[in-house]
Amino acid sequence: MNYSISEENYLKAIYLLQSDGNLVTTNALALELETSASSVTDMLKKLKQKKLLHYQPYRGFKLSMDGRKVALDIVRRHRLWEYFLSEKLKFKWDEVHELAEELEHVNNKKLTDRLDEYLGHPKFDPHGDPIPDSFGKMVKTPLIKLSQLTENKTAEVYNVGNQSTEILHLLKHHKIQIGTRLEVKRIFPFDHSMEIKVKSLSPITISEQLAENIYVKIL
Amino acid sequence: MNYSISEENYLKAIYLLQSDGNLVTTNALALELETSASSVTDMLKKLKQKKLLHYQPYRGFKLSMDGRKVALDIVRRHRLWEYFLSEKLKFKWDEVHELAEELEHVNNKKLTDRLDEYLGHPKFDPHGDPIPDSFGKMVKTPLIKLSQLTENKTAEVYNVGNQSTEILHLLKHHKIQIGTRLEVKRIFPFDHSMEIKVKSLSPITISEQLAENIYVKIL
DNA sequence: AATTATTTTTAGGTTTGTCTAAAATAATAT
DNA sequence: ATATTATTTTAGACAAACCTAAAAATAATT
Ligand SMILES: [Mn+2]
Ligand SMILES: [Mn+2]
Ligand SMILES: [Mn+2]
Ligand SMILES: [Mn+2]
Repeated sequence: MNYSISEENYLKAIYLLQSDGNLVTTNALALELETSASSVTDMLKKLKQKKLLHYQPYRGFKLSMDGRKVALDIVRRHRLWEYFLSEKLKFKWDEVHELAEELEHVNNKKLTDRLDEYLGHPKFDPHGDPIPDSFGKMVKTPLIKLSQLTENKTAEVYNVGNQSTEILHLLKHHKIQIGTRLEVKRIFPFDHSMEIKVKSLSPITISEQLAENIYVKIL
Repeated sequence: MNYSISEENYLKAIYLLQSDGNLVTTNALALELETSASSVTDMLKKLKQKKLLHYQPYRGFKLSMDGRKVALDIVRRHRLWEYFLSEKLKFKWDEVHELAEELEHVNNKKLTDRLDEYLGHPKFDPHGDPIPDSFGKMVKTPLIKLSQLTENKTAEVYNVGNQSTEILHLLKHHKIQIGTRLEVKRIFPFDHSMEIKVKSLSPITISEQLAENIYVKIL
């Protein structure tokens, strides 16, 4: 019923990695959590024993129903705190993740629900990710990657598929954030880089790698 | 520069126990932290090595200047979160301590300062304890124990010298809280119990033990 | 001052979460 | 099909924070 900070970090990371339902690998999780593969294996055994995980040695793993429920609650707390930090304490959207990474581990249902209420039951965190409600339900928006757009399409930025400070700094430099409207001007076949126009600024060119990590809604 | 949750809990407990500057004993700290005396000794060695403590084996201990500084910062975070929970999330004053006990360990100067600012730089937490500012400074009010009052004196409750849920529940039952005005009607020499009148309610009798733990300002 | 009681420390273990290096298994290439 | 490479697990260790039981130091009594 109550999990350690480490267990919680593992559960959340597995949830995020498996998003589309496929199995997660030991190495992928080790990379995500910046730890060794052997540490991951140790934890997998423990989480399996607690029935939070479906895990066959060497074959990969994914969360059980129970594990998913726990993970969704951690994600809920994480994103609510991010919203609080951004909305109430005026932190920039690239500063909130690191702090929420700690606040998420204060596990108290009444606190979470009161915070949710105080914030007005927000549906999205500052990065555009949906916030699960107390039943684990959340809205899903039909988002596509910026890299999937064709020339002359206009779209609004809704989400970023990667929370590293590196990408957030790059986005800041390009003056791209959640809610930004942009127009695809050209796509260069050689490296699939894109020329885009953000608001009334002069056009900029972004890499395919970056476009792969920006989720938008077509306007 | 960065301490574990356990180290922080020890530092804060030592700070609170030594309040008036005298040495703290191993057993007193073990009692406060609900742990064994041998565990306390282990931690004392570590904190001494980190120069946060003045400690002579068998003789007792107290915080060094550095240790006091760290402890004050933890106390600051604890009391700011208590204020937040009480003021913004509408928690009752007997519910906030337990939650703040966890939130206090999220150690980030910018977060603490932003929270302080967001709350309007409050001077007292919901239990009437002063909140240190970012330099560790706090106001000190000239409070006396309710048990020190004489008959027919009127006073206002400012603080409770004990954060146990037991005392908070008893106070709730007697309808006594921070800010309550009360009048001492009679003091019974046999057991030093006190008859007091709270607002316009009919008089009640409280034990000496309780009166020892209620701090008031004479009106 | 000697004995007894209390307090504190030490000795030796346990659990959790981590690590490196070696062994086992699976995937890929020849 | 075998050999090579990559991935994953196991083996064995370590640090942090806790424990109980025994020993040592201090304090209180007689
Ligand atoms: Mn975390
Ligand atoms: Mn987020
Ligand atoms: Mn605490
Ligand atoms: Mn308090």
